[in-house]
Amino acid sequence: MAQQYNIFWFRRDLRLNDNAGLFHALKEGKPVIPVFIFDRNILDDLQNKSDRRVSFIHNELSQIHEELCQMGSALKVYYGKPEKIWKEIISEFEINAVFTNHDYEPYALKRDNAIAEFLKSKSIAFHTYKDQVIFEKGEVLKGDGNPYTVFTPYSKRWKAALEDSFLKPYPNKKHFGNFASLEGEKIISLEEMKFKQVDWPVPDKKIKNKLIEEYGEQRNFPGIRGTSQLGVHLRFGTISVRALAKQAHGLGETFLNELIWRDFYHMILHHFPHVVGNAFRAKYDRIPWRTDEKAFEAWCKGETGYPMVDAGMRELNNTGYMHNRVRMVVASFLTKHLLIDWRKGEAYFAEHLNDFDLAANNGGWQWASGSGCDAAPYFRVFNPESQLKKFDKDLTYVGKWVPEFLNEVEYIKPIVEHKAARLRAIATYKEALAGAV
DNA sequence: TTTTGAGTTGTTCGA
DNA sequence: GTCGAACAACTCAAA
Repeated sequence: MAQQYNIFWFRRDLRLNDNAGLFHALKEGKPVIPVFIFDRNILDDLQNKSDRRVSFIHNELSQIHEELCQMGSALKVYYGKPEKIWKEIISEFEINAVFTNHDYEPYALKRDNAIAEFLKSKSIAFHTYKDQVIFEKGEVLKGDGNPYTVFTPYSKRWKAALEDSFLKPYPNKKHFGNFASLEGEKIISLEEMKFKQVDWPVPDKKIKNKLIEEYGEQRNFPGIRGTSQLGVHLRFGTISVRALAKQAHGLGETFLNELIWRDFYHMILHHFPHVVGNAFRAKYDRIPWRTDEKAFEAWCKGETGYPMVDAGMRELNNTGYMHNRVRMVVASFLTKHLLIDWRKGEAYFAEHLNDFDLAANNGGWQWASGSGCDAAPYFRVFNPESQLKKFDKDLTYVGKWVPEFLNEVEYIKPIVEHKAARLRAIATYKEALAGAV
C-alpha cells in the first residue's frame, strides 16, 4: 500500500512554531506535507500587481520552505483555485487527513465548507483548530448565552476567562521529525503569478517590553514609534497571538486591550455577518451619503488641505501603513466632514493596508462612522486641526509626509471648512436617524 | 421584569 | 487658561 500522508494547509498562520493546526497534524504521527495555495480567487482580484502583501507572503513562505528543506522536507506551494488544487493534491498523494486553522472571513468560510465537503466525499478527514485569536466565536458570551456587542463588558469577561494555560505555546518542534521527506520542491515565483517583488521595511516580529509598558501613553503620537506595528504579522500569522498576549499580560493593559479588540471584532463578524456591506445598526443605512468623486479623490491622494489627514493618506499610499490615531482622524474626516459612505473608505483601506483584516477594518470604520456596535456617538466629530495640535505638536509626523506644509507659506486650501462641515454632518445624521426604529 | 449605571480614542461653549 | 456641561438619546449588560 502506498504511503499515507497528512496535510497541513497554511493560510493566515505562516509560521512553524506555536501553530495549533500544524501541531495537531504533526502529533498524529503520519508524515505531514505542508501546503500553501496562492488563491487565484483572491489574487486575480488584486489590481495592483506590486501589492506588498503578496511579496510579504511569498517571502515568508520562502523562509518556511528553507527551514523545512533543512529538515529534509519542503513546503509545497500551489497556484490556482482551491477546489481545483485540492483535486490535484489528492491525485498526487494518498491522504489520510487534512489539518488547518480556522479562518473566519465570509469567503474563507465558504471556501472551507466546499473543501471539507469535497474531502468528505473522498473519505478524507478535515480537522480545523483555533489559532489566530485567543477566544473565538462562542467562547466569551454574556450570562444569557448571547454574544456581547459592547467592548468593555466583553473585555472584562475575556480577562476573567483567561488562564495561563491558554497562552502556552504549542510545542511544534517536538514533532518536527514528522514532516514528510520531500525533495526538489521549488516555490513558484512571483513573476510566474504576474506579481512584482516589492521590498519594503517589514516591522520587527519582536517588540520590547518597554514599548508594551509605555504603549498607553505613547501610542497616540504618530511622530514617535509608540505602536508595535505588529498588525501585519498578526494578519498573516507570522507571529503567534498567544505569545504576544502572554508577553503583554500584566505588562500593559492598554496593549492587551488592543488584542482583545481584535478578538472582539472577529467575534462580531461571526455573529453578525451582515456588517459586511451593511451598518451594524440598520438605521445608519438611512444616512444620505454624498457622491462626490472629487472630494473622495482628494481624500485618497492626501490633498484635502488638512495636513493631518493628508499626512495619513500619504503615509498609507507610500508605505501600506498608517498610524492608528491618524486612521481615526482620516476616517472621521471622510464620513463626517465629507459625508462619504464609510464603505468607500473601508474598501480603500482594504486595498492599501498591509495589515488589512476584514473584521478589524470593518469594525474600525463602523466605529468611526457611528454605525457600528459600541460606536462613537455621531456628534463626536474629530477636528483635524486640534488633533494635529494635540498629537503632533512639533509637526514631526506631518512634516515627514507633507513637507510642503512646513515650507510653503500657503498650503492647499481646505476642501471643506471645518465648522460648516461639522454642523452639516451632525444635522444630516440627526435628520436621517430621527424617528428611525 | 424593572432598574440602574455605563458606554475606546472628542469638541465646543460659556462661566 | 481651566473646567464642566452639553452634544442626543439609546441601548446594553447585569443585578
